[in-house]
Amino acid sequence: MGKRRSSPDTLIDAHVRFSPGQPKTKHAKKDLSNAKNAVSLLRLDSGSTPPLASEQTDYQHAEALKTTSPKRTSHESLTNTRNKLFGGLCASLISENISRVRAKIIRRLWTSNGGTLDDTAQTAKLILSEVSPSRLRQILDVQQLPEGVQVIYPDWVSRCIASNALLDPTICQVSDPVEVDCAVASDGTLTDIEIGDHGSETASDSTEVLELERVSGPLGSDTTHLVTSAPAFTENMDTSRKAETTSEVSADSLLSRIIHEEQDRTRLSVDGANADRFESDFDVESDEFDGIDDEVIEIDDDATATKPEDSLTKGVDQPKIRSQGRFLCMQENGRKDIDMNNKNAQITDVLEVLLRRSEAEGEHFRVLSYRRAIQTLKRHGKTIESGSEARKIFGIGGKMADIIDEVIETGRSRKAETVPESQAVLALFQGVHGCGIKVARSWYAQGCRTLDDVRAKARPTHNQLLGLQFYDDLQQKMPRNEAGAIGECVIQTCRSIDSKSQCTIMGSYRRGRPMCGDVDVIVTHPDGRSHQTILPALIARLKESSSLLLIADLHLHSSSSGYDSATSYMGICRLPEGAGIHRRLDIWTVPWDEMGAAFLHWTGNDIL
DNA sequence: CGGCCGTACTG
DNA sequence: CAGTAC
DNA sequence: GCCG
Repeated sequence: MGKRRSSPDTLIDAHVRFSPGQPKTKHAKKDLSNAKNAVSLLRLDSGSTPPLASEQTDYQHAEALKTTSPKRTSHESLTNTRNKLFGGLCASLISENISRVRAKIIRRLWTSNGGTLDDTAQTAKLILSEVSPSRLRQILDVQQLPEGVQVIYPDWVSRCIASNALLDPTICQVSDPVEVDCAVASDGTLTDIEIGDHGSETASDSTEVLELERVSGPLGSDTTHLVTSAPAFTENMDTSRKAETTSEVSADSLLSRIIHEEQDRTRLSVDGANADRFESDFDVESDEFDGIDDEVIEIDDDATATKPEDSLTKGVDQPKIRSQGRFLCMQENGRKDIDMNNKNAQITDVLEVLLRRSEAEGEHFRVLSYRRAIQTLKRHGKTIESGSEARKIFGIGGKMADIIDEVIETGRSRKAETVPESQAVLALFQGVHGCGIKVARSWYAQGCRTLDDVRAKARPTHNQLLGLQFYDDLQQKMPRNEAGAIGECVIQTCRSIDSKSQCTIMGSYRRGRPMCGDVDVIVTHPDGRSHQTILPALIARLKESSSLLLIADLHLHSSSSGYDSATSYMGICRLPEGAGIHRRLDIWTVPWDEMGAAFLHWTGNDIL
């Protein structure tokens, strides 16, 4: 069934979009938001794959455009401007199924490239629309569209801009949908979600090929459609065992394939041995989720998304440069490599001082800004020579530009030289699990300056007590094999309860990091409901287990009010043998049909 | 000037 | 409810 | 902190 095929990108998108429709699950939203980041990561990385989400494409071109227009000094821009791309063309944008923001962008793209708009669609020869021709006729209230009018997807516009040419509109022609939607045929089987393996042919994917496929059916092209039909899909998965299995399996294997491919490509250091040892489908396992702060640093620069030969990005000076493109993890030696190639160490060192201060002060967003700026500067292949030069980089604003100027001129920054006396102590305190900025300040205010002071004078909560008790241990990262061993204990124990349950170690372990801050295991179950009840049993059995010692519970997340469906566990554990250092262990339960999103989420973007 | 992920737990 | 962690 |  399903002659329909979708490119990996589409699938991921689809998968992620499915989750929000998913029931009650409290984590759904969280999953989504984070997954979204990861998605963009995955998508953009695969340099060869053209961007499919038209919205994103539009954004990117909008960016590019914005930056091109003010300065048309280069010859290219000049010529561009002369014979504007869409000069003399009149189009009509049908806003149904298009978000306001996106519509605005499309209009801007269109008009700033010489096109004119006629929203009455009376005179327009081109109709930009995300809705089917039949629906379009409804909207326009006509029996028949006038002769010679083309109905095309709006992303034709951005595609044209990307290739700086008027592409044949028929490649983006809107065809009447096969009214089955992506949901389910009457026999209850899935029609559209056949992921199939046409991966091979897309290996060399020319934009055109993919594009044609994309436009050819409702799933790939009409994302809005997708969203609306998602609930039906998931619902059906619950009832149709067969469907749920096939679709999930294919989805999972696709994801894992992508991830594996990525690892191959990037020579991520997943130590060889283990990967095969764990038999779960995905296992490259991982551990933590060190915070969103280390999030992806905007890898979506135009260069990656558009084809290299695109003249659009070439030779045009862009006021705000994003970053160099590609994944950090693609950097052969990861973090070290970046540090070694840091051409702006003098600057980033100073900014790091300021970062530390903001961290200690609990200035969350400022920390975020510094991190972004530092990372961008580190990866900026060129030595920055002035604040104003740095200012052009996305993420670096006036304040930092000033600092950079000062650093360049004087070699130092006065701002970075005054460090509050309290800083070190506040940072120390906040290393205690359960102690944030507020508690840290209060302890400080009570006269505490050391952890012993806290133990003696303050009245820590349960979690904070544990945090104090295991402070030194929890500060340390563990080698990934230890994380793997701990995770494996959890997995085995979980299987001993229900052999069909599926566990995966996520986080930095899964990302292949050599050192992991904690162990993060997600548990799911193909029956779509056992995951809700398995956790208490799992914890109980782990507590009896001698292969992994659960030392303390930070929290046995029992799903909000009443319900006994625990969704997560956070605790402190240690392996019986070995150094006996205590480690943080998190276990999450995830509905089977959200695994795709969960994978994206918990594998995360914590790259550094 | 407001937003910067959003949610669910503890106390 | 604020604070914290993820 | 930065961005819009």
